[in-house]
Amino acid sequence: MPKEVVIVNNNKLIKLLKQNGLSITDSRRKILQLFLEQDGALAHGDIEKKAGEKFDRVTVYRTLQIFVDKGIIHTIPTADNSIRYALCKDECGEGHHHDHHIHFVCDNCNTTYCLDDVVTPEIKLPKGYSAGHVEVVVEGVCKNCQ
Amino acid sequence: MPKEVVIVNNNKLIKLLKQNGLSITDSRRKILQLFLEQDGALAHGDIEKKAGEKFDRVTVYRTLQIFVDKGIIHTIPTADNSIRYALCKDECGEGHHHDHHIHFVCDNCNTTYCLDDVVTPEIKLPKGYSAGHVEVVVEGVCKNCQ
DNA sequence: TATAAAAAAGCAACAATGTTGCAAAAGATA
DNA sequence: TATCTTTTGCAACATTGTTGCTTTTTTATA
Repeated sequence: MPKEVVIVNNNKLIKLLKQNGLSITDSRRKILQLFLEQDGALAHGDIEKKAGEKFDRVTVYRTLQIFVDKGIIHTIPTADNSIRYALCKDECGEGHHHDHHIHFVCDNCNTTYCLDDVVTPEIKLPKGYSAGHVEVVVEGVCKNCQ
Repeated sequence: MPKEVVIVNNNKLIKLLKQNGLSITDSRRKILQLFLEQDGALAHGDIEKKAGEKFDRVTVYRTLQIFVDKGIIHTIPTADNSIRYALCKDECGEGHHHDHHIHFVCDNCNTTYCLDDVVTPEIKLPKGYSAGHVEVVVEGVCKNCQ
């Protein structure tokens, strides 16, 4: 029985899934592939458009959820009620995300980038507050839209 | 005809609405009052629960939208797809928000605070990117939950 | 490789959230 | 108070997200 979905980068994909104790299914390969061949982040809607013709909407939700749980992707907060997702670096794992980079959203093309080389700054909080994770989102014009 | 909605701080409310060229209506007074008597930020859902018994859902949406447009409140991005709203400082106005403070979300009580005294840090971006607004959200434990 | 057990996907139904057009009501103005 | 303008509420709809259950696929094992 021939596979219906053509997968590039098959080895990397499968390795990444296996590393995280996930079974190899078409939807997981397809959705992970989208992230691997993508520079910026993806909103749920993007993924549903690109992968959803082949997979049920519920499957996309569950797949993204499990990828976040396993530390394969992370979420990026936005001001427009549409969570973006992007691949995590290798240090992330189940139960603990280590994303200390900042995020950049382009005003023009609306692409969201992980700026992996820009670390989140130290924030001095008022007395009584203790900091956990710090999330920085910069909005501006990206390298392709200048 | 007696007013049904009891409004505290009536003068301040009305002044704020008039300053922004808005007509004085029950729903605007009620929703603005919620923000004035509130320490943290409010999600749309919160507002709908507190004000929505008296006002239509659509009215709440439209009122929040117009408050944002006029620079009376601003939005705070979160990672859980629920935009929070908080009062702006005086410098904000129609078409230009000037919120350089950071936001804090408590892990425990889930309250969102505007830390008005903590300014957003300078972020050095990679070549090719130009920064507009910088949004910082710190997640941790707040003063009331330590 | 065939089979059984476990995991995931698909489906249907539903809940919550957000949007639009239009008629009715309330507010502003003279 | 009368009139014009703005806002509200309603209804209908679109989109987004969730849940339970059955079928299919994957994995483990003989």
